[in-house]
Amino acid sequence: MATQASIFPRKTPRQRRSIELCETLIEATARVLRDEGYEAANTNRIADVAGVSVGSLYQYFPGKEALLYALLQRQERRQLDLLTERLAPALNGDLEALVRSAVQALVDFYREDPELARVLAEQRRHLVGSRSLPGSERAFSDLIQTALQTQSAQVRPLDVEVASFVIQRTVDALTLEAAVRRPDFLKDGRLAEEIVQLLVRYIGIRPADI
Amino acid sequence: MATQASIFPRKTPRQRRSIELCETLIEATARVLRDEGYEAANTNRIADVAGVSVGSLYQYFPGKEALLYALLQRQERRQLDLLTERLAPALNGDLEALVRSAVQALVDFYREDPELARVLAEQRRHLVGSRSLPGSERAFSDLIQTALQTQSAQVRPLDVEVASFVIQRTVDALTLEAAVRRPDFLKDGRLAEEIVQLLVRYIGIRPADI
DNA sequence: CAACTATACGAGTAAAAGCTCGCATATTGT
DNA sequence: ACAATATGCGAGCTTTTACTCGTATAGTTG
Repeated sequence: MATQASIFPRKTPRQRRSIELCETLIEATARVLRDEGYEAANTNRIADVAGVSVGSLYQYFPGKEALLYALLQRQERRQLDLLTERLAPALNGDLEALVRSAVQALVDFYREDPELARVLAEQRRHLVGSRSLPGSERAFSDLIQTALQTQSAQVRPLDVEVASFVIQRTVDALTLEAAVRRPDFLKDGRLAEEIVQLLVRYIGIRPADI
Repeated sequence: MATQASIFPRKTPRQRRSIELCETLIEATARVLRDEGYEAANTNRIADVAGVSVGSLYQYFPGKEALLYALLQRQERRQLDLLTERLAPALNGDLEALVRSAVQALVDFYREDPELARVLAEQRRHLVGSRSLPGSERAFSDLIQTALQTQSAQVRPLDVEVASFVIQRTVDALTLEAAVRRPDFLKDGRLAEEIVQLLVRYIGIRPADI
């Protein structure tokens, strides 16, 4: 059980079938994580579920961690894409509408597959660990900062570095946690609206009193 | 590697030395997690670090998960104790001071051993999973609700169920994440103050404009 | 102190998981 | 068509890990 700890692919597939094989493996990793949990996610099982030989798996991935890492990257890319897409049309509206779009985008994202999101969140820090920073987090921060700039008239003065940390971690933690533990709060939209209020009051120049 | 999944202690130690042995084991679990990471935390290694035989370990704990669970309980009890202690003197002050005490308590708690806190946070959901709810989370919620009641004059009308979820998850996620990833934000107090503002503006009847 | 019970030990076993390697098949380039 | 290269396979070897059990020591009780 000598463990080879690299996170990065061993070689990149060139032909179409090997590209598909890699995708199948990543998809199988997601399936196993979602349906059978982290403990079950070993290379033998993943290869089996993918309908692929372990040998083939090791041809491209040096071990389990590399698969998880690839899956995590896929997930974060999708998340960022969705957010970017949903934010675009809201950039001309007011601050509250903008924030609402962002919150709703994340709610939708996590509701789509909460179980997978949960397991990946568990592993995220572990995988990223002390290694290089995750690029998507930077991109996320930039997106927030850009969005805030389009609304600068409605935004109070903020230390952008700290504020974008606060905003990013708050939305992400609340939406994920809710999707996993309190789906009822998301179904009727109570929580989503509450998160919007939390953020607007934090960011906005004149929070709407009740 | 037949795995025995129970979370609960196998038997309770009666004599002084066996009680100490159990504590030593839990402490060793913490040490291994902190210094060598989750992967290294197997029963053999933990027993070794504790300077105790594996046989003795299995006398009291049915497996690794039971040790993690015991450690998690210890951690949550300490966290709750600290929070309760710090909140007591602030109950007569104003809302902002109260929130500040709470935030600072958690910041201090996580700064004490961020690495351990990180690994345990990773494992928390996994351990609690679909099993019985963690009592400390309920207690945490109650504490928030009680504290808010003492300040009711300064608190806007809130759906207490949703609001206590939001407050609890927000403070916890932000302080933990900061302790792990942005210790610099905590050192100069910038972030702590920002979290206080976030919450006061959310909870308070008249957020202080800047 | 004698009988009994609790505690401790750690070598050893079985199962699980990681990983390789020799061989077979497919694809590509000439 | 023929080489050259890339891909795919899975039996099986190795290492790690969970866990037991026979034996020895410490503590308790009458």
